[in-house]
Amino acid sequence: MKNSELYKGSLITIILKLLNEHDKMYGYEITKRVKEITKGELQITEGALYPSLHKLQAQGFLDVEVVNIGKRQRKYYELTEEGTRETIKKLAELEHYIKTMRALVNPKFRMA
Amino acid sequence: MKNSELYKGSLITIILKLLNEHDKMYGYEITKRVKEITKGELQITEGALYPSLHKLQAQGFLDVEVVNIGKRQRKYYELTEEGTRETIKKLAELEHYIKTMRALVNPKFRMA
DNA sequence: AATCTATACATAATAAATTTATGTATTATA
DNA sequence: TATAATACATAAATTTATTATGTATAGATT
Repeated sequence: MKNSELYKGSLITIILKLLNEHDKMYGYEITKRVKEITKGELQITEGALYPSLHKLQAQGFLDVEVVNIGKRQRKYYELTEEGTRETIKKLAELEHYIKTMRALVNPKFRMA
Repeated sequence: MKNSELYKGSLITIILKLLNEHDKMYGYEITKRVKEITKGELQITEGALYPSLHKLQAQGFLDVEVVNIGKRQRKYYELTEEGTRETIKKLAELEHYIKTMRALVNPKFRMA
């Protein structure tokens, strides 16, 4: 928590990239992984995560596999081919966003 | 137009930084300047800009001076002292955001 | 002269993303 | 046996921005 508003709009990119790296992950795992990688800086809330996963699935970017761990269930998400293409697109957008913001914020930095 | 969702949450930072650099600007000027600096990449809409300026003013970060140009009016905005402190804070948040996103997106990059 | 574009402000309705709150249930730990 | 962690989920409220609309002046084009 205490995430700056800048993270708004970044969640989809984060989810896609993690799935691109790890092949298969379940929701709760994603929140833990993000917290760990960012040293606690970024906490993904469940209220944001689950709807996003459902949306990505509905868009055809993710496939789901439900696995039972004892009596509890996990939903493993995995990128589809289209999801991989979307990931690449989102990562390019992130790089572009950073470049644009640098141009705006650092006067010495000019857009190509 | 066609701004990626990543820009959501960045508008306040952009406005503050431009005012920090230029001392005094009016709304329409800000939209033009942003479009110019980003080579047309980022178009700030009036529906987003004006409410944001009003909010920053209400928060005590901006002072306004109304100037008549012929029969038309301009509202020049200027950072208050508190606004300058807020700008510094927002710029630090941006740097931190970029670092965090790099850590998430580039596995070779680790958080300090 | 008439029309279009740019300048300059503004707000209202809608949409989208996220936070906060709440709910259910299992499993591990103190 | 109580608490924390795991694991899913949704609903209400909030925030931010988009799209649409409105008013009006000034400059440029036909």
